Amino acid sequence: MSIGYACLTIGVLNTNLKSCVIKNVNEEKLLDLISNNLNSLENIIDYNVKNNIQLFRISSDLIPFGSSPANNIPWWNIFSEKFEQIGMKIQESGMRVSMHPGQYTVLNSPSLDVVHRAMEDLKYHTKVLDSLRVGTEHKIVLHIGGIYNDKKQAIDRFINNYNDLEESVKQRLVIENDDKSYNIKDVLEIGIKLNIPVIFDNLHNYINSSKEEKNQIDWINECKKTWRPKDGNQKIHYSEQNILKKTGSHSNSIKSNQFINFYECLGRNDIDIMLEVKDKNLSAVKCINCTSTYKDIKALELEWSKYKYKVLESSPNDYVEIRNLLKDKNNYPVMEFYKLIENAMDEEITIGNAINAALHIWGCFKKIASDKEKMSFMKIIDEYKNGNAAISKIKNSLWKMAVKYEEQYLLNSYYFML
DNA sequence: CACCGTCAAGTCGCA
DNA sequence: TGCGACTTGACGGTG
Repeated sequence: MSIGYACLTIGVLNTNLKSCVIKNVNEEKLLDLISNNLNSLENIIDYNVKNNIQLFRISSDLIPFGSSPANNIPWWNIFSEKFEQIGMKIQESGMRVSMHPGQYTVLNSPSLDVVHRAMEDLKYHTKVLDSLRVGTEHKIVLHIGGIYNDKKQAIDRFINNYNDLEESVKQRLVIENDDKSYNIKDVLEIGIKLNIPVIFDNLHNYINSSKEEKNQIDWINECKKTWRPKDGNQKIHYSEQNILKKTGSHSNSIKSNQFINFYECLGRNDIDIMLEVKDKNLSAVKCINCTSTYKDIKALELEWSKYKYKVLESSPNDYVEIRNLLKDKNNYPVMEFYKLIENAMDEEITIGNAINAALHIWGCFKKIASDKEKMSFMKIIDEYKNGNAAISKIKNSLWKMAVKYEEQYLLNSYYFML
């Protein structure tokens, strides 16, 4: 069982993906962007290895305009060494990667032009994974597409166009149920017909369920049959609804108790779970810790070192409770720990608590800061107190201090990222 | 340096 | 027939 996250990281330095608008594209610009993005990808992979995250979705934005005529540089040649180096790290660590073209890659469109571009886009995604030299268990996930007033015909177009794809693309392509057009029953029928694997997405299934009354575990077990040995373990997508936003919006963080409930219902380990959630790697680490058989409180202490100032800012009560919870070093109170973190994160941040946390962090610099820095910081605090500055101004100021004085503990803190 | 409109994509609902 | 909403993070121009 591997648990992973998609595309971006929170709180990991030098992992940002750059892009540009299409009118500004030129060769020099593209080389610069791609070089930056491959470095970022390598840093993400390094982070994943270090944190025992074995599943990761590579962003389609890795190569800007990767499937567009706007980008005609042979990036796979120019950067072949870099790709191979990253690919080695992926394989040596046993990580599994994937890619997922967006909602605008539509293979079953009635427009030949749209289909052509979808095929080009799938080729691009294949080229990225091939350049990494990773095997066919590293997949490209696609939705079926639109309906166009005739679902049966639309499905036939998908099947025909799939058959026209290059073999290297077919080897990696898997299909997923979506939130409005093709439910899991539809996608399973297509997957069985084409003999390709099907990804079950729990939130899409909840929003757009099949008329056939089947619980999600039964659907997951049905999907398992479509995964052949060369495809690797079955993969599913797991996400939770953000109750403050419209139907289908992903939650900020995975709720540990909901996830564990789902995980226990699965009742098996031969399955990989891709989390789709705003806080990305944070939820991945959380779910990995919640399901770990290696129960060492050190894992929670490491987590606490990153969360603590954010928790202090959100809820001083939960802060104290967590400190007490972690006192017994022979225990592994993982569910209680994350429950308290989640409680804290749901709290509204008050001005008093925000200042308290900021001053607490300021304590790290009390002895080393110059008089000028002290004056400047206290002035910002006053401005914030009087409603003349945003909290971000305080945080930016503290962040700059952390960078300047190389306070590694603070540089890793989610206080600055969440 | 903070802020916010724009971008890039295809589909679908609505006038 | 054509236009706006939908979605997302980053760009890029403005103040």
